[in-house]
Amino acid sequence: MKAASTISVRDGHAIVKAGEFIEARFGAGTSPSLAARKTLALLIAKAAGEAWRPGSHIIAKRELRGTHNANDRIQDTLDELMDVKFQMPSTSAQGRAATLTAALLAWTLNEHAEDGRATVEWEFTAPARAILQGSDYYARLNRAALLAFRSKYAITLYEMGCLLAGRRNPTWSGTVDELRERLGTPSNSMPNFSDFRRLVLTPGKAEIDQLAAFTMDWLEKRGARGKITHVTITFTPKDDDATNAAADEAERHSTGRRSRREGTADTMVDAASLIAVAATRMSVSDTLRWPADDRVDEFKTPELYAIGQTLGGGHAVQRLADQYVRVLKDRRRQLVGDALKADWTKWVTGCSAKWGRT
DNA sequence: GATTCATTCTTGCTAAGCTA
DNA sequence: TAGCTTAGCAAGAATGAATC
Repeated sequence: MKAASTISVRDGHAIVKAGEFIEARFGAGTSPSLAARKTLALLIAKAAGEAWRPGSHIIAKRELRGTHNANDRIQDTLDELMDVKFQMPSTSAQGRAATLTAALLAWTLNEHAEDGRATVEWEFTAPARAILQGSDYYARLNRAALLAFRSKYAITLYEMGCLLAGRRNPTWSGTVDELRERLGTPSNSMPNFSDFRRLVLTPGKAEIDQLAAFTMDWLEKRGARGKITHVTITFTPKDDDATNAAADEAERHSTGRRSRREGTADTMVDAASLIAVAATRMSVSDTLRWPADDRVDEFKTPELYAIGQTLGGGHAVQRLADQYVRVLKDRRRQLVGDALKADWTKWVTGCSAKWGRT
């Protein structure tokens, strides 16, 4: 543990995590949030070579809150981590195969102060310390890349990749249920593999291919009735240029990262311009159709729908519709103002004619 | 081999909530 | 506030097993 953590202390860009923790499954019913997964990695990195010792560790709140400028979410994340349990193969006192289930954190102490010196104190549980002490294989995670991920499942896939990418056989194979347990996917969500692929594997691959020093691919194996039963994930190391590009991207601001990944930054500007032009063509009578709850459905024109489909399907349509509503609201205010101004001018003109005054 | 039926997948969409 | 992720729903398509 000491030898492994020396790496992270030396360069400051790496987080060293015991292989057992990466290969452990999350306890039944637990699916840590994105913030919780990042915070856990930071706590392990902070404890470094002393993590296995009994006793507390301390980290400054400013190190935990990331780019968010307040500490208001730290307590919620700590509460969530207190409920996180991990499971791994073990043996019972009788020497028989068993499953070990244990919590990670024994307790946390969150200072009420909000200044720059405010800290969080915590202690790992005895089972967690035993794993850290006895582990002889580790994954070296890139701190910037880890903090840049936006999908909670991408983080766990990235940790798996860091553990496997340098090996002779950098693959993980297992059933769909085993993969769901490894990633901490709630058992009652995404019952169809198509949803699991669309919301877990595809976004995870997109982020890993952009931010990690390796790429991710997977193969699906079908069983009876065409149902997908097994998955094999392969993590392939990138060459030097691609690795440097990934490191640069991880250091850049997150704004525009998805656009850079998908190459859609320019088309979004054009779409917004088209919406603004379409909105200015509204008549006064159009504003009378404005629904009380501002729902966009009645304003989803075929042109808007076509633009959204071109840019990326349902989500793009929704974003454009939201933008369309904002433009329409501005247009409505302008139209109402113009109508009032016209009425006022007409009334004043009538008064002048009637009473002979200006 | 054709048909029926049940299951699963694909696609499109919406809503809630989180983050910068 | 805008952009995004996560999650769920619905309709239709695709697939495989059972039956005739």
